[in-house]
Amino acid sequence: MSRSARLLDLIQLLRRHRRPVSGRTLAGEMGISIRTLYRDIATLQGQGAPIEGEAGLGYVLRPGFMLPPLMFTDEEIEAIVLGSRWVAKQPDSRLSAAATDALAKIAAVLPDDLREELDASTLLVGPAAGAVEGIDLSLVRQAIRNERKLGFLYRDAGGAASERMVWPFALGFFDKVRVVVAWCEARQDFRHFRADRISGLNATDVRYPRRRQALLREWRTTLDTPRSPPGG
Amino acid sequence: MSRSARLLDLIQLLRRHRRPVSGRTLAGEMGISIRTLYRDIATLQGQGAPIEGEAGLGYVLRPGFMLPPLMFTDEEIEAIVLGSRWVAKQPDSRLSAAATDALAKIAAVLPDDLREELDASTLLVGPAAGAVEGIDLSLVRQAIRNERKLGFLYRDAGGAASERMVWPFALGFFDKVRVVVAWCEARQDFRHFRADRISGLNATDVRYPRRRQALLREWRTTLDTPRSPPGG
DNA sequence: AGTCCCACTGTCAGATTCTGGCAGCAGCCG
DNA sequence: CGGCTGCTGCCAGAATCTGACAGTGGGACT
Repeated sequence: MSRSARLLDLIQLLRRHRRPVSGRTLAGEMGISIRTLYRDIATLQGQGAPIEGEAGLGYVLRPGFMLPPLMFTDEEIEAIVLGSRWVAKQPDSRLSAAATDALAKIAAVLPDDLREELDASTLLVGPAAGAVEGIDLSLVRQAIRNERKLGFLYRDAGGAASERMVWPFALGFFDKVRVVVAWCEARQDFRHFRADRISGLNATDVRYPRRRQALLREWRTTLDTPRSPPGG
Repeated sequence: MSRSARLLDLIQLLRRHRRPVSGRTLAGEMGISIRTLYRDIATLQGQGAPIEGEAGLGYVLRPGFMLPPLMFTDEEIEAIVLGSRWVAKQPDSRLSAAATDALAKIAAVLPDDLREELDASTLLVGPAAGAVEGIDLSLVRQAIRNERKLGFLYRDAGGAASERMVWPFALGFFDKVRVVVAWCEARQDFRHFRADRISGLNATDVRYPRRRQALLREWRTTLDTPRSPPGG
């Protein structure tokens, strides 16, 4: 096995462990010596991998995605840049910053001429139109990722307000509004909540009893009836 | 210099040449032997780089972007996925396909669990609203990339139609419309053309006499007056 | 046809790099 | 303190890479 392949294997191995793992264990599972493992870890860290080692504990990989060398066509990179620019204009400030960071990371590793081409890319995105939410959408995304219950006050189309406790599992981006898709505990059914009508967001630590992907799948089947599907 | 670094250098070296280059020349510029160059080329091809060699001619790199190993945070990859999904819903069919392809390429190199997470990603994009153009936007993007003149029939807001020959250098994506930004030969000034009002597109082979990036820069300065800037 | 240039492959000795084991230092914990 | 761990320097053997040579086959030009 070549060294570069082994480095990718090591990343994946680290990903599988959530608790800190000792270098000795990792070396054992990889079939290499501890000394080599330390060298590999150092190499990966040098490539930007967020691996943290602490004496007496072991190694942890902060969550993230490691992409191996990848080749994109002109149009594919145009699509990625345009898409990231669109995200960067969205009102969700953390996601917007993440899109900007991702573009900066890509630009950082490009040779000068390509970076210039990327910076001066000719696909532009207009300013995000539509309502601005009063809530922090990053809290909603976090609740979705961690499968936590979410409480809030909802003002429906008629103007009536109600307290809700929901299991959020998706976030829809439409032209003008963001929509939280969730299982509503009170109604015992799937519900869509326009983000601009949500207030008093309460991101709880309570895990909801279903898997996010299962909820998503189930919700999709309910869309086969001719309601307009937000798609994915 | 490590081998992996040399491989990236080789890619960049190939990028700088537009005409086919002989292996002997490349080896000379890299400071390595021809034999090693052949081995490096083979390695790069194995990693997916579109390098083509033909006996009697030399090597050519089909245009594209080679990204070295890269680390993204959860939120950054969420942003890229969401953005690409948005692009995939745009009416420009080629760009849309490119976005889908880019996501597929990323998914292909991910370990199973991450790929599943990406597929079942919970940020959804609503259907693209707004007018559908009758023209092929990929022709416009191609004209922009290659700095070619573009002819078409334009029907302005008042309904009056006119023949135009323009130097396109940017494409703006707004909520409902796509806008071609170009230098208009008839008006001798920058003009914006809504794509849904363009018909009879004529993508010429005539290169226009200015650099696209210079036009873009110049156009941006005209936006410092308080017109609303489409931004970038 | 003949010639030149070129991509591409096999082989092999020498240069280079990688690897594993050892020793040693420092930080954390019970 | 002792046990566990991360981390570094060192060095000999293993593995890999490199350069040189020889040879094959394809395309282009004369």
